[in-house]
This record gives sequence, C-alpha cells and structure tokens, in this order.
Amino acid sequence: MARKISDSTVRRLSRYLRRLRNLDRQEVKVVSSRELAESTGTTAAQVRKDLSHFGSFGKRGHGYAVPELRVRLEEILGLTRRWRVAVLGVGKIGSALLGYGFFAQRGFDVVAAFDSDRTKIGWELSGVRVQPLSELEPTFVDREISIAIIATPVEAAQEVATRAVRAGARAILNFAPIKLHLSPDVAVREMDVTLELEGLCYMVTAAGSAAEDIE
Amino acid sequence: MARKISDSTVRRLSRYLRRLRNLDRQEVKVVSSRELAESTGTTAAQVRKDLSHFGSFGKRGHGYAVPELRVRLEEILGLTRRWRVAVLGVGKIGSALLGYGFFAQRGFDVVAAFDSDRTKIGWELSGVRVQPLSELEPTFVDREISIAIIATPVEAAQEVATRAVRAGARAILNFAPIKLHLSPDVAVREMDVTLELEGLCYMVTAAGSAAEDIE
DNA sequence: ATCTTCTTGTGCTACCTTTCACAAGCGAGA
DNA sequence: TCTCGCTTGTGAAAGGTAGCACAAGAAGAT
Ligand SMILES: NC(=O)c1ccc[n+]([C@@H]2O[C@H](COP(=O)([O-])OP(=O)(O)OC[C@H]3O[C@@H](n4cnc5c(N)ncnc54)[C@H](O)[C@@H]3O)[C@@H](O)[C@H]2O)c1
Ligand SMILES: NC(=O)c1ccc[n+]([C@@H]2O[C@H](COP(=O)([O-])OP(=O)(O)OC[C@H]3O[C@@H](n4cnc5c(N)ncnc54)[C@H](O)[C@@H]3O)[C@@H](O)[C@H]2O)c1
Repeated sequence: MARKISDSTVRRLSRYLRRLRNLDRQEVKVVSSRELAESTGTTAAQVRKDLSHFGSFGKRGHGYAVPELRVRLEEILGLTRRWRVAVLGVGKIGSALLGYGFFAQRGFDVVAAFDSDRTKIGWELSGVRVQPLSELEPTFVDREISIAIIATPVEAAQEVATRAVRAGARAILNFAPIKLHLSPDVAVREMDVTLELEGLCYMVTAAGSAAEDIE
Repeated sequence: MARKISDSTVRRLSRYLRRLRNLDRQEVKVVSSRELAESTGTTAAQVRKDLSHFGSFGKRGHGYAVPELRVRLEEILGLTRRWRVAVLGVGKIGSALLGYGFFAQRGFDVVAAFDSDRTKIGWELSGVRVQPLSELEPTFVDREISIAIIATPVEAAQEVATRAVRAGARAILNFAPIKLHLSPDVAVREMDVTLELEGLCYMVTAAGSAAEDIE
C-alpha cells in the first residue's frame, strides 16, 4: 500500500462502500463493477482501476462478493475501528449534526460538544452534554478524540481549530467558510454550502450562454 | 468564453471571490496573485492561470484591483443576479439552512420550503412558510425557483429531486447520501458529511501506516 | 471435456491539470 | 526620460487521471 491514492479515488471508494453497505443489508451477494459504477456515478473501468490499487478482490466472469468487498473497503478507508468526534459550536448546524443518526451507524461516535455561549453549556443534545471551551483540551485528551467538526461562526473557526489540533485532533471537518491554516499533517475537509451553490450558478449560467453560442 | 472550465477551477474561483469580498469590505484596493493564493490554499501561478481563462484583469508589477476583480468573478460565476432557492425537507438540516444568514448576503434568496409532515406545514421559519408537497410545482413555476436544496430523508430524495427538476429547477444541492439520477443538463452538487468524514479517516489512517513504513 | 458467456485486471493511450520559467509590461523614483 | 523592481500572462513541460480495449480466467451449459 505504498502508492499514493488520490483524493478523488478515496471519494469514490467511499461511495462504493456506501453502496455495498446498502446491498449487504439487502442481502445481495454479488455485484459487478458495472452495477457499482452505475449506482455511484462513474464507469466500470474506473471502479476496477480504483480497486486494483489495493489488490484483486473480484472473480472474473462473476463480479465482487459484496460482504468481502465491503470489509476490504472498510479496512482500506480505516473504518474497521470506531472514531470519536467532537462538535465545536452548537448552533444551528452543530445541533443538526449532534442529532444525525447516521454517524453512529457509520462508525462515528460524537462524544463531545463545545460552545462559548454560557446559556448553552450544560444542555444535553442526543446524549451529549454541551461543555465550555475551557474543557476542550482535557476532554480531547481523555476521550482520545481524533476528529473535530467546526461549526462555530467564521470568526472563531481558526482559533477553535488550532486548539483542537493542539489538543490532539488529527482531522478537521470545517463548516465555516474560511480556509483554515493548520499543520500539513492534519487532515482537513471543507463543507461550504455557499461555495457549492456558486458552483451550481456557474454551471447553470455557463450552460445557458453555451446554448446562446449555438443559436 | 467558449472553453470548458473545469470543476476544480470553478471551485477555486469561488474561493477567490470569497476572499475578494472580504478584502473589499476591508477597503483593500489591490491584491497580488501570491496573496490571493495564500489565503485560498493554492499557488500564485494557479491563480493567474485560472483568471487568464477569462481575460487579463491585472496590472503587471502591481496586482489586481480588488473591486474590479470581484465584479469580474461575480460576472463569470453568474452572481450578478439573485437566485431563488427552495428547501425540500424542513428537518434538522433544512431548518438550519433556512436560518442561514449568509445566503441572502451572497445573492441567494430562500423563498420556499416544503415538507411532507402535516404538523410542520404552515410553520414560518426565517420568514418562509413551510408548504405541503402538493404546492411544489406551482410554487416553482410562479416564483421562478432555479435551485432546489434536498434535505429530506434519503428515501425521499430521488423523488423530490425529480419533481423539482420537472417543475423547473436547473440545479440541485443534495444533502441526502445518495447519488441522484437526473437529466444531465441539471447541475448537481452533493454535500455528504459522512463521505467527507470517511475521507478524513483514510487520510489519518494512511498517514499513520506511511509513518510505520518509515520506521 | 469443451465451449460459451461473462467479467475482471491491466497496459496503453489520450486527455486534462498543475507547475515552471520567463518575457512583457507597469509604476516609482532618480 | 531612463532604470529598477516587481508582478502579470502564458507557452511549454511535467505530472496525474480517466477511458479503452483485450487477454486472462471463472462458471455453467452441453
Ligand atoms: N446554518 C447553516 O445552514 C450553515 C450552512 C453552512 C455553513 N454554516 C456555517 O457553519 C457555522 C455555524 O453556523 P450556524 O448557522 O450553526 O451558526 P450559529 O450562530 O447558529 O451557531 C454558532 C454557534 O457557535 C457558538 N460559538 C461562537 N463562538 C464560539 C467559540 N469561539 N467556540 C465555540 N463555540 C462558539 C455560538 O455560541 C453558537 O452556538 C458558520 O461558520 C456558518 O457559516 C452554517
Ligand atoms: N442532520 C444532519 O446533521 C445531517 C447531516 C448530513 C446529511 N444529512 C442528510 O440530510 C437529510 C435530512 O436530514 P435531517 O437530519 O434534517 O433529517 P430530519 O428527519 O430531521 O428531516 C427530514 C425532513 O424531511 C421531511 N420529509 C420526509 N419525507 C419528505 C418528502 N417526501 N418530501 C418532503 N419532505 C419530506 C420530514 O418530514 C422531515 O421534516 C437526510 O438525507 C440526511 O441523511 C443530515
């Protein structure tokens, strides 16, 4: 597993896994690269290429065994363990995330939540108590929290992210619309709704003006 | 503007714009490709190349005029108009989005919200009344809604997306963890938290095993 | 046992994206 | 006006990603 796997490959692997988990629940035993491609929005060749980076999991003329491939993908993505997650900022987005049932199903345990608002501290949402920021560092260490989800206002995002990383977080999922400046060995992913909406606007606008070109 | 601009370029343009809007608010007049690159997580050459697809907006030896470049990027991305948006599914995520103040600031007006839950219909959140699904089609037509945000449970996502498109939506922002199957002239972007978390797990795990390799 | 049918795994190719490197150009200051 | 320092815009090179096409191999039918 020495090769460097690209971000887009990892994203696709995650989509394959999502599909495989559904198939497994439906007790489907076998799936072909073509079927997997169709339900994840890619091509059969791409599926096979992606998987081939990690070994040969399929049977020629037959396809892939669903439970086996599922497990292999979970191993590859590092999902055979559970991950402890903290939510930083318990506002609109933060509390939606605390109530998100799929996390536990997928191996993520939200075990802590922090907010700077005194009136929110002590609240219990979905079994998690909202703690003051002063407890961030000891809680990250004690509970071995690896992933921090940033859901504070944009002004506070950099600061709480830095604190989370110093306290031991190895990965950050950032909902605030700002590029975080962190050590390069910390994994960061952004969830920026406005950026996605703007992308959609470009696509719609560009499609429109391309149509004009043809006329 | 005949050339096809890649998705990753559009994403970066959106980041540049975000930065330019902040600089503009701070009344900064000029910015160099290097500064822009630093605050958006890319390289100076990349910034210049991205912009060069659309023309020459800078002054050599000087940099880019912030307000001008901002306007040019807004034109390119199709953001000189306002966009009407509907939220489908007013649950945890849907109501967080309805309360998100940045949308209006960035040119997006959430003008409608729909839910299948009778008890929610008639609620008013952030000035938007929750409507029954039966009103989806007429409302999309009357209010010329171009963008639908899907925030229903995953089981309902495909159906409401299809309805939104039939009713005139040109773009879909999908929060449900499923690949939507829609006409290729509809722009789609996914917001999948679990997928991003899994990506983070891979990065953390891969970094760990790479470190072992060195030992 | 052989043939047919199907699907995988992969080398090769084509395309696309990013980086490099530098001439061209602008403004400030002498 | 001329020179100097700085930054843009861009062709060319490098690096990476996706698609094609087919040999290899497995299972089931005859
Ligand atoms: N609401 C949305 O739909 C939405 C969508 C996309 C992105 N976002 C982004 O997500 C972030 C949160 O948005 P929101 O709508 O939930 O905001 P919000 O105001 O509802 O919640 C923010 C919470 O963070 C807390 N907070 C403030 N400073 C803090 C600090 N230093 N440490 C810890 N907590 C702190 C506040 O007390 C509040 O509870 C923002 O950056 C926003 O831009 C929100
Ligand atoms: N809560 C989160 O933090 C979170 C995070 C990521 C993704 N998601 C995804 O976003 C979607 C919504 O999640 P949520 O937590 O807000 O769920 P939720 O159950 O709180 O809300 C879903 C809402 O959709 C409504 N609904 C159901 N069927 C509908 C239909 N056919 N048409 C219109 N409305 C319908 C329900 O009445 C409910 O109000 C889900 O697909 C979920 O997987 C949620």
